[in-house]
Amino acid sequence: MIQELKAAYGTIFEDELINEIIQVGTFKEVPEGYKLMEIGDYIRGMPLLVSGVIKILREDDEGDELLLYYLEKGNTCSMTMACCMGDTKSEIRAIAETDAKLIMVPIQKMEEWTAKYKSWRNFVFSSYHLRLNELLNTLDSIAFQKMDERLIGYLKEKARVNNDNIIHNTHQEIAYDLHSSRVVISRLLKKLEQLGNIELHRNYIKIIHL
Amino acid sequence: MIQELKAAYGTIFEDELINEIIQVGTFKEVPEGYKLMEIGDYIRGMPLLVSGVIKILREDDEGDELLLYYLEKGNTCSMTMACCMGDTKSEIRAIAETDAKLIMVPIQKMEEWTAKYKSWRNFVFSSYHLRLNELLNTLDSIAFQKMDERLIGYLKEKARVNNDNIIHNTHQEIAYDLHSSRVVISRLLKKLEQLGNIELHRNYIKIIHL
DNA sequence: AAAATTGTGTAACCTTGGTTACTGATAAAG
DNA sequence: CTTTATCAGTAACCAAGGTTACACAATTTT
Repeated sequence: MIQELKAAYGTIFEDELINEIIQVGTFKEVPEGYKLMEIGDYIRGMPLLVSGVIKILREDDEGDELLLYYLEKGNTCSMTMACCMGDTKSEIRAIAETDAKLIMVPIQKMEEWTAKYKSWRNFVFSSYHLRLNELLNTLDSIAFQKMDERLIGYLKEKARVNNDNIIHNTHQEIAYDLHSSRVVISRLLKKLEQLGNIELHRNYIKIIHL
Repeated sequence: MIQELKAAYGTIFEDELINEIIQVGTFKEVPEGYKLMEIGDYIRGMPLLVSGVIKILREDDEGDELLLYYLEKGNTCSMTMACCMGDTKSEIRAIAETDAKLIMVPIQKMEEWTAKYKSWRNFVFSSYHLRLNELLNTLDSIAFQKMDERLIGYLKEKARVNNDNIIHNTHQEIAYDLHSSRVVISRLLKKLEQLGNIELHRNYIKIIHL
């Protein structure tokens, strides 16, 4: 754990802060698909992602989903921070996109470290900054892009975070993430295949070039 | 200025911090419609809104607009903070929705006050929290609601922030805010009028009940 | 091996919302 | 007072994407 924490956060946190994290943090290892947080949950700790990818989803009252963004190594969830501070419920769902390792920090420490460590303040602010921008990008894509463009963006981003040109998902799963329907996604994917951009297979999609 | 600052922020900031703000802040009074910030601008100061309402817009490369949310008394713009910290350009446009008074604080003070004043930290965090949630709401409405529901929400929110049941806008202006077209908005407004929810007039709309 | 389940392809159809085009009404400018 | 610009109403049309329905192939279960 100490190795991995230092590898992921050693360059941005002072040694003293790293030591504090080791003292009070609990290590957590979760498999792909593990639900880390559900809408309406109260949040007990703040997660520092050490390895793997977490996907953050929004859901409306009818159960319709929408992928907001991915968290990667060295990231944390601003939503969580926001919830910790405000002592409110989670607005989002978090699912491990890959196997992931993280360190949970008790929320009481947040306030304390914010006063004490400059590097922690910078980390917290830059996390907010990142998340705000990710949200804006998501919003842009929904507001201004058509479904075919969104689909291409989705495949690219998914290939990037997983570092894999093969997308291991069914059309139905993609449709959920994009808040669309299976038939529409199949239709658009077929078009991309005919253009030679991807290859379609059962349960996976191979990206040729996008 | 001192009176108004205390009225808007006296309960959340320590006296000492209020005094610092008075020392370094510059007072600014702007008329309705004044453009406070443009996409791509570098940000020189952080605005503390004392009175009035500011609307925050997003725009894509083709110039299509979208209303994100309103800032009200006692709010600040998290985007601005984010930009200050990251020394990046503004991602949004800010327009005075009503005549507004604000105090501009030099960005260098942000870092300093964050270490020094607990109330300032809380303010900054809760601002981020608020903005993140506003953005989520905007995103929800675009992703999950149909145009008629979005229009109703728009009228309600506009009436609320302006504290006025008469919406002083043309259909075209509403269409810009919702990233739709004038014809569509006229169509939906007419439906609402036929249901007895609103009264349509040239240049304004009277809300009966929504 | 047979049956059931899951994933994909495709056609036909529908709804929402965007576009174009034209109208008349109101208000501002000359 | 006349001309011009702005605003709103409406019809006809179109495209994107959502829905339903069904066929078939791959896979898993029995």
